[in-house]
Amino acid sequence: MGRIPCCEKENVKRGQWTPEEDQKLSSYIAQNGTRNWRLIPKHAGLQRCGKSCRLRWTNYLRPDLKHGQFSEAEEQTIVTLHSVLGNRWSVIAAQLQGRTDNDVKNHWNTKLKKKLSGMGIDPVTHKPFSHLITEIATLPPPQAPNLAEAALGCFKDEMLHLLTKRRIDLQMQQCGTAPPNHNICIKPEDNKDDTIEKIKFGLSKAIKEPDLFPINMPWDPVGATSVNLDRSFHTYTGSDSGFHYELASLGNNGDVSPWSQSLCTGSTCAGGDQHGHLHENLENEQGENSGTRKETRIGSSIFNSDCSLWDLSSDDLINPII
DNA sequence: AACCAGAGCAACCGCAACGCT
DNA sequence: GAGCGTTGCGGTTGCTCTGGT
Repeated sequence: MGRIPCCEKENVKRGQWTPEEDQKLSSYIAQNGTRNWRLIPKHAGLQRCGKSCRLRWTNYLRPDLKHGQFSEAEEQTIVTLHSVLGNRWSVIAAQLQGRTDNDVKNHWNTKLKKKLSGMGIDPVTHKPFSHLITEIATLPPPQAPNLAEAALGCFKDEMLHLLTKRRIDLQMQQCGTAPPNHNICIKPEDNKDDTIEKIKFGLSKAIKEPDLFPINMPWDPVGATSVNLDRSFHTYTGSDSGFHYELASLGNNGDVSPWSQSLCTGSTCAGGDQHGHLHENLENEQGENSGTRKETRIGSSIFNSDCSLWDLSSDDLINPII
């Protein structure tokens, strides 16, 4: 309220930085440091907002930054940390030498999310999609449909990507050639809503017939659950739902990335429940300590000795998170 | 060659927390 | 403790590039 904006809209340049501007900012900071971002553009002779200067420096000009491709090890670190910390990009980036939170965030949103989806893993919960369906299926009737509907909203994009980018063979027959009540024709160009319907069907099937989805199945992102999901959908082939399709290559067939093996390996991951508890701990701690600084909210409990999910030993951490 | 869609990335925005007075 | 300026963070936007048609 009444707060002065960080920069006036007029007389402030926006958009891409030019090499000249970069040079001005870099040389000024090299000489004077980064004491007051509001004054820096004025003193450096830049028509930029201080916030913009800070962003440019921290995300691009800083000499210790690493530019270029993320390595497999870096990706593994991001995925592992994200499974515990969620979207705490700055904390995750702090564990990667020379990477900024913006880098990590962009890489996650453009590459890693899709990579996980392609492996049949929900990038939000880091659980296999089939595991989530199983969890929903175990809920009592009043809750299951609502949650399934809510889950649809969460999974839709990932599932669509999974179904379209992984060249899943929907085996849709030509319209008009299939006998009535046998196969529904879904053309690639108009299958978006139909795909959602398929997902809905899968969820409803899981709710109606939970036996098809083994309960308390250990989380195995490497293959078992993908196979299970695959099998589950195969089970519905030609069923009374009216459509026919199968997942040809869901999961890790083929292009398995090395880090996928250690997302959650055997003894280091007891399963989704434990994972859930970790998030619960985090949430509880956040609730209790609301009002403390963000970094301290991360809390120590997720890194204590009981945390078996954590694949990275604390010795491997570049920066202590606590 | 022109057009289009999607991917990747840089930059911006709004908010929350910190720190100083 | 309140008020205000500064800094940090995460979500979002929009521009550019590239590949496909």
